[in-house]
Amino acid sequence: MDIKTSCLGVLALRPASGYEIRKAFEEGPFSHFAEGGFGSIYPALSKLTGEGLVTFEVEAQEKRPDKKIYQITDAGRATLVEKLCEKAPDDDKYKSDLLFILFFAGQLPADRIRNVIDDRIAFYQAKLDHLSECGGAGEGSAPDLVRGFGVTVYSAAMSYLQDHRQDFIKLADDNRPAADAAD
Amino acid sequence: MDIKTSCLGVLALRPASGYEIRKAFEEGPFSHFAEGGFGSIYPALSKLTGEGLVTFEVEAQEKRPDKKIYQITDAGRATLVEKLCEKAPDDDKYKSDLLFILFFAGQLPADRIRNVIDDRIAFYQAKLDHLSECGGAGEGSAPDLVRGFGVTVYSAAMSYLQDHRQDFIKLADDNRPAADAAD
DNA sequence: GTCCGCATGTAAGTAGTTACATGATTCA
DNA sequence: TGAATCATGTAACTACTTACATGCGGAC
Repeated sequence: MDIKTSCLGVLALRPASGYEIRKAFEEGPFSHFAEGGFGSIYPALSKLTGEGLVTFEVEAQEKRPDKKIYQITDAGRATLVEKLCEKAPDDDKYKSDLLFILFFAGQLPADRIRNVIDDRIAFYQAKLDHLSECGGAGEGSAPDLVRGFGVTVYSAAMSYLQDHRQDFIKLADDNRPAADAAD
Repeated sequence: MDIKTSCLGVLALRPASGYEIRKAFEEGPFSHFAEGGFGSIYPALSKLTGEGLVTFEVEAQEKRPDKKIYQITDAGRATLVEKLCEKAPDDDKYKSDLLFILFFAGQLPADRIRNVIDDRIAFYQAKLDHLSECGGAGEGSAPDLVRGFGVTVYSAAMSYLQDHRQDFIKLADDNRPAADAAD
């Protein structure tokens, strides 16, 4: 999703500063489907302000730069709904680098294969831990159902990697018979 | 994966023209983890040629533009392996637009929710059909194992959507009690 | 007779990322 | 003393995407 819509999405839940929006992308429920650094968030908020989709109030702080608390406007909410109705959700290609790398397992060192698989398993585990922690929106709520999707998909992916870890490693370049190395 | 590496990947399997590389991104086994249009493929091939990672031979054709058949060089193969060893495969965030949309199911019309879910189920089904067709690389081969990953993940995602389709639809904006509409 | 497949490429535009710039506070 | 958190923002760069430009042949 584009950065402006992602910001509107966070602000639809509660007012926030640019800094807090970024935290939401990293830690909150949005971390599973949105991202963006300061370099894109701040310009996005400027544009949204110019378009009247958000407003902000400055909260003075003594020992830090003043904090701008952004709030979504009615026009902003309407725009968010519009975007979510118009946009064709064409992504989700699992066009993952991991699969690209594993496709060439036979040409790569076993250590590399082991590392990418183990790192990914750890990544899935961390995601699953995070998903089980950040419940609390209520059974059957949209956030809860979306969370369930994440759990289902990450679990399936993790199990597959665990089950086939050894198969991939066996394929790796340095496991091929000596005939090959002596070539 | 960046476009240059993706092209090298296709060429590592067989020589091909720019046009054929694009077909590989759309239809072949690469369609599950690589993509790119002509606007990125042709410039990438020029750069790769300049770097000595690929060479090409011109195959004259009478009634069409001459075809350039690109072939990977030894340096190209080495570079591919290097890239696949260096690059941190950090993607796979399931940062999908679908989940973003479903997260806001309560604010959107039921028709929209129904459509995105049904479209996505059809998409998964098409992917699964395609994956089962394009077997043939041999049991336990890298392409086969990668294919298995795709089947596992797509199946899990599809089942989840099928099982929770009604739950999402029930949450939708126009299913809320009249009290809300009369507000 | 119009759209699709084959076949190559360029130019302009978009949407981001990365690095820079600044600076106090708090924790190890 | 050095890193992490809080806090905002700009400028340069990268890497694609989209639209344009050209043109024949065959299928429907």
